[in-house]
Amino acid sequence: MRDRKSGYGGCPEGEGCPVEFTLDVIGGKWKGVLLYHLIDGTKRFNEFRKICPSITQRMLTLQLRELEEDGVIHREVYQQVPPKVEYSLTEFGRTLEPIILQMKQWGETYKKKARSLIFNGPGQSS
Amino acid sequence: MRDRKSGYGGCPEGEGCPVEFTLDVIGGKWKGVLLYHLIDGTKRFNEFRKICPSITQRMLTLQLRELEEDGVIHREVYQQVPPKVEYSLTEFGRTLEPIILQMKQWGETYKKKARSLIFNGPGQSS
DNA sequence: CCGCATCCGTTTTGATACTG
DNA sequence: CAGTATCAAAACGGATGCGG
Repeated sequence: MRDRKSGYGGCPEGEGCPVEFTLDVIGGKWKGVLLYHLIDGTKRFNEFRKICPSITQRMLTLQLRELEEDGVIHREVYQQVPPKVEYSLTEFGRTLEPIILQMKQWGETYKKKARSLIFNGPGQSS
Repeated sequence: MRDRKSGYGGCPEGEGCPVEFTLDVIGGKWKGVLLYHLIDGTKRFNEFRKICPSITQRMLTLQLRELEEDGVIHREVYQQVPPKVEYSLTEFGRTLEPIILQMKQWGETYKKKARSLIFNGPGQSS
């Protein structure tokens, strides 16, 4: 996933699945979620932990690093006695907003439906 | 990822990040790509392998199984002497098309830009 | 206290070979 | 053709410890 820059695996070179490229940026285990929460404003490290308690510090650090590496988020370090690091979307990162928001909308719409589908079945009436 | 049905990790229950839900469906390592290629028609197992050579049979099987389990694709098995299995989007799966297509469009738009950013740097005038 | 790196056990992914 | 089995590698989760 990190070696994206050294050739895409999925499709013949020169082509390269656009979807693969996009998923490499937002498809990481938590990246989409982190980006989603960055849409409505700057966040600190521990804020993410509060919002998404099941992310480990380790993964949070790694995912944020990768997002930073990809140029979609900015990492502002305040050299203070109580350390403070703020993460925000870059210009480039904002171009992902439509996708993230659409994913949010789809999730909202189909989470309930999916549950009823999964648990009750689509055409499972008697 | 598979135990999605038994509680979301990211957010407090009752809430549940919609984005997380969506990414659970399309965010798997190859799921988005597979779905993307299913948009323009039914595909057979080996067709996927040709389109995305770097997917191993193992992962292809696993990812397709999960997509099937999530109800977004349909697996049609033809009981023939040369086995034949066709994968296609379900009704539910088609609801993901807008997202996939938007990811495709974003990828197309920014793949080149990202490359120039990554390889040449933002302010590196030729 | 906040952010992050390291060690270790568990889970996921990859590579290869084999089967109906 | 469409998978399955097996083993090795990498990613991930949890706990701990360090620097500021």
